[in-house]
Amino acid sequence: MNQLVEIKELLKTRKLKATDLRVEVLAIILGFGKAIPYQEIQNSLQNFDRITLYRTLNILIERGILHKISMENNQSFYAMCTLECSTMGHQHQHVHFKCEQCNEVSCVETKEPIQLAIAYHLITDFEVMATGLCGACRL
Amino acid sequence: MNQLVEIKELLKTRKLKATDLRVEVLAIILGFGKAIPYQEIQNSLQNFDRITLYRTLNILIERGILHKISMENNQSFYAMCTLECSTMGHQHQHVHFKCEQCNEVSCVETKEPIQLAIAYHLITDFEVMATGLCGACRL
DNA sequence: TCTCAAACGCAACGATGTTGCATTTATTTA
DNA sequence: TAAATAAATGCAACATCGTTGCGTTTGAGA
Ligand SMILES: [Mn+2]
Ligand SMILES: [Mn+2]
Ligand SMILES: [Zn+2]
Ligand SMILES: [Zn+2]
Repeated sequence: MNQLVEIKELLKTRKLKATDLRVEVLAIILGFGKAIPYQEIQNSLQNFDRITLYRTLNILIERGILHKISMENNQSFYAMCTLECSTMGHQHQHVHFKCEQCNEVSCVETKEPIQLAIAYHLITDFEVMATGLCGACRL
Repeated sequence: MNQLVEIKELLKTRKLKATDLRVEVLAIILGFGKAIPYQEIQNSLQNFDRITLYRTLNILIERGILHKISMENNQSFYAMCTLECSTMGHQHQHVHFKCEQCNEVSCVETKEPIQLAIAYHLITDFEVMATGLCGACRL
């Protein structure tokens, strides 16, 4: 089963029409592998409507297909969700890592689950953005 | 020693002129207590130039007086730095917490230092954004 | 008070977010 | 396969914020 069919099936399970832009965007993101900058998505599309792309990304996030990563400089990255995410919500355990050398952003697992406690506060969720050197750049 | 004098002294230690806007902005942020949304800064100023405010916030960050917090929706918050921060750089150990009830964002200390390790990666820095209920809203 | 680097204020441009609405289309159903 | 329709698109329109250049103003030390 090729990627195109897989993408269309994924959209169907989330009750979304398989429109051209949605399929294209998902193919681009899947092909990119790591987290993709918003700009990179735009650059990879030939003809597209900015507003439609905006709504496309939003609904893909809403349905648990993508998640968005906001960087410190307010740049946005997008990445595929894992199987645990669905229309009901997102369930991410991983952290986001930005390599200072190659500037790639990726979703990575930690060696140990992160323990986080704050006095008097009830923590329901948290996300971690780490920076440093990725495996390739560290060599 | 009143706040105004303190602000001017702080600016002096960082080799910055004590201009009206800088003093006003710092007074606003100090008065707000918790992390302040960018909009709130604008709303608290009567007459101001947008570009000057932009450069003001940037240089206050650059000199280790403020730090910026980028929220998931790309909204920016600003908060005072701690004493460890200087012109040489920022040294933050704390995490950022957003209360889902009152929507306040604040800098808080964790009960235990956070341990973070990722296979094959070298982590030089990381930041944590937690959500949940703050002490006041939890009661 | 004088001096001048620093900071300001404005123009100008660009990127992205967001909503409304008329038109088009993907998918279901007859 | 054609019809029906909810969903999605495309465009206008508006807003916020980021960013740079440049001539003018000003804070702070001499
Ligand atoms: Mn991720
Ligand atoms: Mn902080
Ligand atoms: Zn790298
Ligand atoms: Zn609260």
